[in-house]
Amino acid sequence: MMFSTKAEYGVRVMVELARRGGDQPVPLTEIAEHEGLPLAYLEHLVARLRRADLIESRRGARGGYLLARAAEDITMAEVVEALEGTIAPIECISSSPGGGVVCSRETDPEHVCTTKLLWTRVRFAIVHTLTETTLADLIPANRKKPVAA
Amino acid sequence: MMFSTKAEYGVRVMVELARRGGDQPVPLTEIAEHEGLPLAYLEHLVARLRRADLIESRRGARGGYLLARAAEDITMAEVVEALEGTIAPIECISSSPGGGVVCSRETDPEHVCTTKLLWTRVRFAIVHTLTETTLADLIPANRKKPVAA
DNA sequence: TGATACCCTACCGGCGAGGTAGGTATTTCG
DNA sequence: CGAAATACCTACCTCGCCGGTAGGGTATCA
Repeated sequence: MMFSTKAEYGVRVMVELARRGGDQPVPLTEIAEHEGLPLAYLEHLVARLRRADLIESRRGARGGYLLARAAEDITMAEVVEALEGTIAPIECISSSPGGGVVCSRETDPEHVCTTKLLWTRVRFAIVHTLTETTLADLIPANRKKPVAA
Repeated sequence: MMFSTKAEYGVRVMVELARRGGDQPVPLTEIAEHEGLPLAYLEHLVARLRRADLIESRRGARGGYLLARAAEDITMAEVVEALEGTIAPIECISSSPGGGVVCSRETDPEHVCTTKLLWTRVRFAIVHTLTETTLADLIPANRKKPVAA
């Protein structure tokens, strides 16, 4: 197993918000009930999504959450990263500030980490697919906004 | 984080066995020392690798482990799966006996799981790269068996 | 026969995932 | 103006499993 339920639940919330995509905020209670997930736990997840500027919130009665952007402009890489933290297949592999890939085991410059190539490839594959998939790709066609003709 | 150190350490062991690729068994103590990893823990991991028929063992003095096949014929998908178990990005997604992808949340046939598409893509990306990469791809060129000329 | 190594089972501590609880702040509605 | 509805925050709890240890077999070689 790889991603926790944070990613699973959080993605569900995002999809649900996209499905109802309007200017009316959707209260979290509705989503929790619809998906059969514990409300109190979802609150933690939406907090992460909000801090990442993926959703907006309206407090008070008739309040709730809305997408911060159009579903087409939200990549699943953003969503998953907001929920799970940095995407890395194993602990020692992460992206450096410079954009490259660093391996924490590679302290000795002379001793190149032989397994780095593998985990780099895996990481790229995951990030690539997550980036190529937008939130709009996940909402059922029958609910999709008809795009001209 | 996604894979545990089981995959990390296990892959290192496999690479080390491939590097020394010969008919002389390599004792685990040497690998543990070379990689700076706890021997007792590695024993658990190699047990998994052996049960998956990826390595062979010679007991007794001058014993150790050898690759069961040529490094070119061992895919990293086999290795990782032996170490970590079934590869699934999240709990509800796994491969069915028929080869397809099943989602455990999809009990109601009328209610299609909207997030299934995403996790299916991610899973495919991971399995694909792991399958395309062989153990031979990870051994440094300078240690590689010179292939004619 | 002793040293070397694989092999098996059992155990354990820490940590994070998954979830609960309770309170506070803010907005709408009657 | 209340009261209901909702977001928001902090603290806490429980349980499984990861990473690792311990200790004893059993096979093989010198």
